[in-house]
Amino acid sequence: MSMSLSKELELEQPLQDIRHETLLNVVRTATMLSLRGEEFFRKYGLTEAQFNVLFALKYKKTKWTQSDLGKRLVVTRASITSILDKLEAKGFVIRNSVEGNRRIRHVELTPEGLKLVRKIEPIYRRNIHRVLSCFSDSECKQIIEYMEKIRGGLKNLKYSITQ
Amino acid sequence: MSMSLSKELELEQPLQDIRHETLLNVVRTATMLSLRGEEFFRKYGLTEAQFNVLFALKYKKTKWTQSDLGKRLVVTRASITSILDKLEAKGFVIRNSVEGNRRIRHVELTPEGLKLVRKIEPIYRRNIHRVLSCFSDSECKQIIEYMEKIRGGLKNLKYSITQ
DNA sequence: TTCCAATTGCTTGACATCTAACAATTTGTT
DNA sequence: AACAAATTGTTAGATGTCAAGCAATTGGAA
Repeated sequence: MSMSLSKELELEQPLQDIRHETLLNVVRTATMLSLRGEEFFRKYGLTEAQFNVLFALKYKKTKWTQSDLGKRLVVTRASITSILDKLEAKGFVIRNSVEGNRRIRHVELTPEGLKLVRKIEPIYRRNIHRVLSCFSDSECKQIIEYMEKIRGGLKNLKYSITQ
Repeated sequence: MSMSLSKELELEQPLQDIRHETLLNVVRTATMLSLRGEEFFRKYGLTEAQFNVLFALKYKKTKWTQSDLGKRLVVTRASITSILDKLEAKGFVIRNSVEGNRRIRHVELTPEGLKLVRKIEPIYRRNIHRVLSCFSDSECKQIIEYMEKIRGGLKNLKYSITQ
């Protein structure tokens, strides 16, 4: 039983609160993106989260700790531990201990890990471009800006009485 | 150990593929929204998914089957079954059998369910408006449009060679 | 009408994330 | 210097979703 993503129920639900509808749309879209992502990466024996780690490691400029990875990918440290356990078992990453700070580990791609990312990446990119084919670069930039603004807005909640 | 959402790691990662970055931003934002949502709804003994069901039921115009709910919320039928089991056990919804079609069940709010939504809704809305306080109505509409367009783009994958 | 395909809701099993608590370590304050 | 507070990575336990498969039912095509 697999989700029929193509059929989206047209609702007669009134657009009675545009802000609510906005957030719902963002979440709904991300859900669909993730479902498709999982489906895609499964072909390579990876979860989306695992690929995201590999991909992030490929393009990072500095050394990253597990904690850094978690912040980047919006995932708890506990999850990062679990994801890395799997990737390490498959030989795609290594955790290096760091002299000068015995708490942290720097995470790096192994040659095998790099090879895998290089194999998946072009296909992944092609798919992504297909999904966003009807967007111009400036529209993409605008979406990114909007998303950053929403995440910024989330911080408003932090300092408010939410009940 | 809870996610520190306020700190977002600034990356020196080059914006080397704006479309990839776009999708990443949508997913990342939705993740944060969901985390905050769960945190909020837990105060009322609900998960976000459970609230979404109650909320959708409040504003629907026609009778909905479980399958309809799943399509609306982008959740599999298996998950809807599980969510409804919990809501039904708490007395917030009922599944009515439908004469003329013995396969489907129509899902409805109970008075208690309605009462709960009514209690949570204003606080929820206030929070949402706080998050999106820096957006105008037309910006919200634009975001919705963008999200719909992305979901539309996902259909392009369906008919393409993804491997 | 008949029979095959699709739909609906459910169950099961796998899996990924989260929260909470922990030990080890580092940082900061007095 | 000493002690409290914060950070890091891990483990354990709970929970929620998904994929796959099932039985019952419905719908459509021959």
